[in-house]
Amino acid sequence: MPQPSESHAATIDQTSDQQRKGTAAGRLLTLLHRRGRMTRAQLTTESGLARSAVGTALAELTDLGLIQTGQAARPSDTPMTRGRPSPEVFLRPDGPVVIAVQLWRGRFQAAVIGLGHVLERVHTPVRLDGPGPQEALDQVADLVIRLREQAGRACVGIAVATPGFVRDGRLLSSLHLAWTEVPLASLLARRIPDAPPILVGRSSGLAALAEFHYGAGAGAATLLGLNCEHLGIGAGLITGGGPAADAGHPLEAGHMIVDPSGRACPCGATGCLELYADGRGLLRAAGLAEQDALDGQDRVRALLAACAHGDPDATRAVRTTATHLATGISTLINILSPERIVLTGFLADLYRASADHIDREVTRTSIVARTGRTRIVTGTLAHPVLHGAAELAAGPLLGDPALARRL
Amino acid sequence: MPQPSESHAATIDQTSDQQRKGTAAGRLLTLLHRRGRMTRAQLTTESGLARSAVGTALAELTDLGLIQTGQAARPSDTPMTRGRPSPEVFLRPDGPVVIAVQLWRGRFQAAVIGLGHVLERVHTPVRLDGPGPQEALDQVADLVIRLREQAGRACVGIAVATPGFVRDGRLLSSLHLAWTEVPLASLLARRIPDAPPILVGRSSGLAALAEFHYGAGAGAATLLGLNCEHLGIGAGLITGGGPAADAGHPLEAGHMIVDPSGRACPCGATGCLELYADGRGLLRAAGLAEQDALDGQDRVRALLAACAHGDPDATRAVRTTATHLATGISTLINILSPERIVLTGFLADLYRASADHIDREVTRTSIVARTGRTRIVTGTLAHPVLHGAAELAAGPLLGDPALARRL
DNA sequence: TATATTATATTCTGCGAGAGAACAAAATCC
DNA sequence: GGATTTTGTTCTCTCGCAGAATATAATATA
Repeated sequence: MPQPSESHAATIDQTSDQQRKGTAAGRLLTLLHRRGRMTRAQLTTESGLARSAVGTALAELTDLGLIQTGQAARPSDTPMTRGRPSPEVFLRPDGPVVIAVQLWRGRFQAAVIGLGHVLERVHTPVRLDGPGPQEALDQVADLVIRLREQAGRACVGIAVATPGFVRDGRLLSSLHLAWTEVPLASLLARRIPDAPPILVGRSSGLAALAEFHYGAGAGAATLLGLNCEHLGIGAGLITGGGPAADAGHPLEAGHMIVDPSGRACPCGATGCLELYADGRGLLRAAGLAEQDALDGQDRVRALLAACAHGDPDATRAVRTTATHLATGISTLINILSPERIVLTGFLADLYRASADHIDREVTRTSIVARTGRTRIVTGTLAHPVLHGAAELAAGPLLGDPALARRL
Repeated sequence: MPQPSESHAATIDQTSDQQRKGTAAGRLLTLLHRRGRMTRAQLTTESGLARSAVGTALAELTDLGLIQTGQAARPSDTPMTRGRPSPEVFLRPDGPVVIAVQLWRGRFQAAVIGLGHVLERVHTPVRLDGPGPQEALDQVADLVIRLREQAGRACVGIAVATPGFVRDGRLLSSLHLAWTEVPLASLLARRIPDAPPILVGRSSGLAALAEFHYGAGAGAATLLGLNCEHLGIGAGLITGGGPAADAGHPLEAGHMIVDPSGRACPCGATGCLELYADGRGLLRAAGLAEQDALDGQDRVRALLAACAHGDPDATRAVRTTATHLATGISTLINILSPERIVLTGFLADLYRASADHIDREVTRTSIVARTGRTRIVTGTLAHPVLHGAAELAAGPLLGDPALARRL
């Protein structure tokens, strides 16, 4: 009998996580950033590097002022072990920060986030004055500058999360904000004196990234995040330990056409998913109109509460909306087959209200789902989009810690 | 004014193509395989390697019996240049081959393909005797063994292209073949004495790969292939110079749900795209039933011909089918926004019959398409699936030419 | 308390892959 | 025939890390 031949399809990189990219120092910094304080010995095994390499890389990181070494964390950690104790290594609490910004229609929010995804400070959402990007970015820049001063620590990056289709720091189109062709990164850079690198990402993509690293995505090899902040639905795809070719994938999941003979969508198509499965969709299913988005969010909460208390009309509306979501999820699974789907925002609420129904519908209507690999879960982070933006902003530093030298 | 800050989203690897992976020898072998004979000087610039590295790598490849060096190709090539002439390097015509197999419902086909994507020999499609995978694979193995003997050259890999959802050499589900959970690679390995590595891929993914490298995809950074061989529709996504996380993406584009209140699909859902937009869909739109697939293909050809001659009924059917295809394409663009979409098989015929209508519909219904990046084209290869399978089978050797040493 | 044991940190050597400079070779141009 | 140009070859250097050898700091045991 012949030896069992290799039987893998295409390129399967079994490299766990994003380990393989970046320098040794970058990998260790990333480990500390993602997983928190560890002993040197743990870092050695987790990184897969040789002890010698860990030694030099940690020396470099210490030199850069990014990490520090504490006492051997023995007594509390593992009370009875022998051998030379391994000192714990951790990120310096006065290390660099990033500033994360999230845009919605008519509002925005910003946060200062340190390495180690430590939320230092979240600013409460601010109402945008004008409808156009210029006025909005004036306000954003003001807040960013203020937060940066208040932080009193080096700011190594700024990231802006926005709904819509983004490429190379430009917002190409966002129905949601009603902006098109806005070079967000450069407009913001112009307003911020001596700005660090400014990166721009899609809100939903960043939410998926944050849930992948720090939330409900732990351990998944591929993850699809579906996010809805009342209006519109977006997605984010994670493969190979990071965003999947994010530069090119708008993942406008809300504009999947699920009913070509259905309602007209402002995007030009008819029957887009988000007309049926976002917050407005639920209100519409319940026969309610809405005045504005914030008003709508209250009504949605009320509807979900009524459903939880068994109100039949509310339950019917939730079920209808959930069915539409299931249809969208089935199509997405048939195309992408992620190991896990993480629902955030309104979609998480909707799923919690109707999980069995959605699971059943997805299983029934997706042949790929029936291979049993995809698990649907709800997100666990309070601010997935902000944390995702922080991750984006911290990316360059994690890849090459030497950037910290230029403060 | 502050210096213009970097403004790129996420991880943008500007590394052109797949250049960066593999050893120096692998990169050069890949270049020769993809682009054909070149001078050493060209190889140096194209690969980005230093002259010294090219020298040693080419020596290694010559040593392995994979390439050979001809006379300085001066007189014919660039008649009047000065300087030392650069000899041309090319793949040895007696170098290793791969065997590519394509499965359809009830039929299969195989080919011997040399490095440099030279089709040495295509076997005409064979009818499968039994309905089950065991009998089918007996037949496939017989043909592969025969082709391998006839080739008289080292066979470094076998690849099987199949419709359906594939992972790790296993066919997880294929409505099309009506097979589930078939470990194709190992079943085949068991039947072929002393088998080289056997890889399994999705037909549509491989077609996309082949069109990307050798067909209508030249130069595209991201490419989505859509393929239909009369029954069913599949897709393949190329990013970063190769299949995008192919292990995980079934890209069952035919099972996108485009009409939840529509026809029932054997997959369990209702209103799947392929019910409306594959060959059968066209026949149905024309009010025709079909006996079997081969019969149906003739009728499709007749319909398309009638449409070309202006027959109103045929034109109407084609237009209806094309509209459905456009709906599917819009959703795919909204999700993936590939730089290029390459249609192959029946979809290429359908597009040729109705290109303006499809383009117009896609522009109208996809907000992402209106950013103007995606171009829709038809494939140019006669055997995209076979060539894609050959590419898959050659992959390991291209990555590490030293594998040739084990013959 | 002294010694063995264990686990870890540090130092040193080596290696592999490729960059880049220096040099050699083979053509054309004048 | 010599200058010029382009390319191939050889040599040295560096980077980044692996792995072995050695040093260190704790616990376990006598």
